Amino acid sequence: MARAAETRRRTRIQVEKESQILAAALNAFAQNGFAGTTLDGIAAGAGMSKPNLIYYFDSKEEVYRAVLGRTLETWLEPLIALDPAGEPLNEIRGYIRRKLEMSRDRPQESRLFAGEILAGAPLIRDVLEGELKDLVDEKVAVIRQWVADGKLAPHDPYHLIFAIWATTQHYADFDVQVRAVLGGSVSEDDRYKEATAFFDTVIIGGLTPR
Amino acid sequence: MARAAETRRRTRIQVEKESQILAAALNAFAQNGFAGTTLDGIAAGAGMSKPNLIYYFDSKEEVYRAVLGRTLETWLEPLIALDPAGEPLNEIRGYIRRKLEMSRDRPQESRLFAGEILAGAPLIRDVLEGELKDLVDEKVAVIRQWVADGKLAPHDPYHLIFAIWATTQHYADFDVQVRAVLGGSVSEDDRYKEATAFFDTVIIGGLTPR
DNA sequence: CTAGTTTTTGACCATTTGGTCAAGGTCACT
DNA sequence: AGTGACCTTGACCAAATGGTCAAAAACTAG
Repeated sequence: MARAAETRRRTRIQVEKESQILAAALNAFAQNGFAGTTLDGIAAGAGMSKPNLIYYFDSKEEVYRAVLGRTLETWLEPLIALDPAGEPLNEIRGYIRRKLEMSRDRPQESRLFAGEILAGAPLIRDVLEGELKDLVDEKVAVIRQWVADGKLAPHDPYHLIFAIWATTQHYADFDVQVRAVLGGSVSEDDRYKEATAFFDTVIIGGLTPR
Repeated sequence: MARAAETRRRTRIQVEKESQILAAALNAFAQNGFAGTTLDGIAAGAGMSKPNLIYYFDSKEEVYRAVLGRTLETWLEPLIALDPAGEPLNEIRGYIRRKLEMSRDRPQESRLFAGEILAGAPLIRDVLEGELKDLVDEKVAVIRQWVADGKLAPHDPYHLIFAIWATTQHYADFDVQVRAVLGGSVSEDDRYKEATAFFDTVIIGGLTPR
């Protein structure tokens, strides 16, 4: 059987080709969504024939699962890194910064994720309700404590986290719109600097106890 | 020729059927994206045969264009209603409220729009760069004046508007995720109340001059 | 070098899907 | 009721697409 990632050790070629496929697939799925992406398209992007692609992954859905799974891993990191022992406003600021960097440096992953959620998260519903929810619950408790200690202005941490997700990912997911509105004059670098400054003023400002 | 919306006056049946089609198409496109939606699916949703659908709209893309165009109209209203003569913090608060209500009451439209942008806005690039940009530029000038008058804390209004779009639409576009994280316990009504309260604290708080 | 394994692909197939067409049914107006 | 325009659809078509298969090419271990 052609199952590549099985018990047997992976060959050099397998490692290389699978990596090429996942890279091409990420671009394709992020740009066109699951339904809008063709195996031929991914194969072309990966520089191989469609049967060759299907030799490494049994089906289109399996390619999608693989690239989505890989994305999910890195997706949780920024929130995990929120340190309960740190200085509250600094931790929030750091979290926003990390999320914003991710939008800037890995926009395709962001769009892939957005597409999956928009479609109703058919493949990762359980991750959202399990791993993600648990992680968020944990961090919400931390933030609640910070609020109780008077280190942050009173607010609902769930919605703070939603707001951080929404605003930071917006720059990747709605990139076209952001560019259109800002016009060609603003460079990507400036955009992210402005965004950082904005969050520092408004979000952090809004969270600062008075 | 079958062109329905031409010079000739539209018949009663045309009005009815086109409305049914657009409603079904909105659901289909919002749920499955352009590529993931089939004419048969829309036709079934509208309670008619595929050839009958194609009698009213010449192609799948034209159906999509129609439903997207209709959505765009209502999409700009909340920002248009931002009143330069109003009290700044109140105007911002009102804008947030209107956008949030739209997310709650017209989530399908929000998702349709999100899908189009995510895909690179192939059909509405020009609207974004034209109508939308002009409107935003105009309101940004208003907000800048408010800042200059010391009525709002200094900030970049472009990013304020992005933040408002992102956070409010998040509740429609990423609904599945929001639900998953909050768990079944929180009703839709409560969710929107909490969100409103959050924005009042953090965004409005962050914009209040000190 | 050789044998066995892994990798690669052209040709092919079944299904789905956007769209056509001709024929029949329905509606509105006189 | 009659007639012309409007509406509806079953049957059909061509293209696109997910996936198969057998046979050839390339690689690896001994």
